[in-house]
Amino acid sequence: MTTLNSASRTARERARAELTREIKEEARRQLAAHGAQGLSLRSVARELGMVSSALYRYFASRDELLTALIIDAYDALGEAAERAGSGLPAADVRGRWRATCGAIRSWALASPHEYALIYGSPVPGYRAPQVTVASAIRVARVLGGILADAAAGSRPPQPPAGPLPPELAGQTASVADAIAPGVDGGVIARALIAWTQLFGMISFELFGQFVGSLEPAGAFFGYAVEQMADFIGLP
Amino acid sequence: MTTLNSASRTARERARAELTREIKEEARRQLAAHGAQGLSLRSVARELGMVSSALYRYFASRDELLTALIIDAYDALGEAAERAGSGLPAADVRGRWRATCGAIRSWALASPHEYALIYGSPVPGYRAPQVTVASAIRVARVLGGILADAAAGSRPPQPPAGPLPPELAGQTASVADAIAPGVDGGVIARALIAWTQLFGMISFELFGQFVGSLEPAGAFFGYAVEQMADFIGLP
DNA sequence: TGTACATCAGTGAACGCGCGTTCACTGATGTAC
DNA sequence: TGTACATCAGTGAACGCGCGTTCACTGATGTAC
Repeated sequence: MTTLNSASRTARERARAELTREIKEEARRQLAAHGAQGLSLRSVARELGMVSSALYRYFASRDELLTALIIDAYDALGEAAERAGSGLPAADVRGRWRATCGAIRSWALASPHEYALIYGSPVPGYRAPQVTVASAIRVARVLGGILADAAAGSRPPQPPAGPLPPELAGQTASVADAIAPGVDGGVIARALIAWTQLFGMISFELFGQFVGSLEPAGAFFGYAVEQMADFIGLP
Repeated sequence: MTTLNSASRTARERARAELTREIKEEARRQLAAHGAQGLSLRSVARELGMVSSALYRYFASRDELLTALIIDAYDALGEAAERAGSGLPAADVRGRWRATCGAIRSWALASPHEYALIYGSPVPGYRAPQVTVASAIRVARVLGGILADAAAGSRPPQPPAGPLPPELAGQTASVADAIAPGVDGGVIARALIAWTQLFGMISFELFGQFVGSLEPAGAFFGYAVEQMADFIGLP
C-alpha cells in the first residue's frame, strides 16, 4: 500500500517534475535566442502547447522562473568546476587550477547565455534573492580548496612583499575563513586578482571584446592561466 | 551674407543639435532606470513632450539611437582615460598606469549603466556596427602608449621566461603594431592579462559579485592595480 | 472493492498595458532669384 | 527687399503586435472511509 500510494503519488509528481524541467528547458532556449529580457512566459507556454496561465501552476511569476534558471546555471557551472579537478591527485594543485579554469571556460563557451545571466550585466528590475547564494559560491569554494591544499603542501605559495592595506587585510581574512582556511591574506589577495582575471578574460571573449585581436582566444587563455598560477605562487 | 546665411543655417541646425543632445540625455536616463532593453523611443518622446514619431527625424530607428549611446559611452570613457595620465611626466609610467586605471573605475562607478552597455552582456538582437570601433579602441590605445613609453624607457619591462605559444605570439605582434609599437610580445601578453584583470575586477564590482566579500572594493582595486604594474614590470 | 470528496492541472477569456514604425498632413524656417 | 518655392520639424492617427497576470471553470487524478 505504501508502495502503491507512493508510486501513484509520484505518478502525478513525476509528471509535475517532468513539466517543470521542460519549462526550464524551453526557457533556456529562449534565453539563448533573446536574452534574459526576451524571456516571455507566454511564448514558453506557446512552445510547450499550453495556455500561458497554466505556467502559473509551476512558477508563481516570471521572476521566479528567472531565479530558477539562475540557480540552475550557478549549479551547472559549480558542478563542472568541482568535477574538473577531482580526477587529479590533491597535491597537484597547479593541475587542478588548470583543469578548473579550463572547465569554467568550456562551460561558458557552451552556455554563453547562461553565463551572461549570472556574470553579465544584472537584469534591470530583477533582484536575485538570497537563495541563489549557496549555488553562486560553489566555484569560489573549488578555487579556495585548491589554495588551501597549496598552502598546506610542501611548497606553499609565498605572500607578496609588504603588508596589505588594513581594509583589504580584513576582507581577505574573511574570505580565507569562508573558503580557504589557513591561507595567508596576501596569497588570498593574489588569488582574488587571478579570479577576477579569469572571469574578466572569459567575459571579454564571450562579449566580443577580443574580436579582431585575441580571437581565437584559446592560446591566450592557456597562457594566462599558467601566468596566473605563477603569480599566485602555485608549485 | 555668408555670415548671415551660415548664422541662420546654424539657427535651425543648432536647434537640431540641441534636441539630438536632449534625446540622448533622456535615453541615458532611461538606460540607467531600465537597462538597454528598457530603452523605449515612445517614452523618450513622452518625457520630452513630443510625439513618438517625431524622434524619427533624429534617429532612423531604436537601434540607431542605441548605437549613438554606445559611441558616446566609449568616447566618454576614452576621454577620461586619455586625460587621466596627461598631467604626469611621460616617464612616470607607473603613475600613468595607476591614474588611468583609477579614471576608468571612476567613470564606471559614475556611469554604471553606460559601462554595462559597452562592457556588459551584449544586447540580444543588436549588433554593434563598425562605426563604434574607433571609439572602442581609445582606452586600449592609452594603455598601449604607457606600455610603449615603458619599453622605450631606462628600465623596460622584462618579458616572461619562455616563449609564447605561436598563435599568441602572432596576436601579440598585431596588438603591438596597432597600439604599442616596439613592445615585446611577452610584455604585451602580460599587459593583456592585466587589461582583462582590470575590467574583470570593475565588472565584478559593478555587477554585484563582490557583495559580502570585497565590498567596498576600493582597497582591493588599488592593491590589484599595483600588483598588476609589478606583474607587467612597470618601473 | 466502491463511493464521496478533495486536490490539482490545465483552459479560455479578459484586463490593462506598452511597444516600434509608417504615413499623410500642417505650418514654420530657410533659399534662390 | 520681396516673392515663390523647397526643405524640414513636428503632429496625430493608425497598424499590428506582444506582454504578465487574474479568475471562474472543467475534468482528471488521488485519498479516506
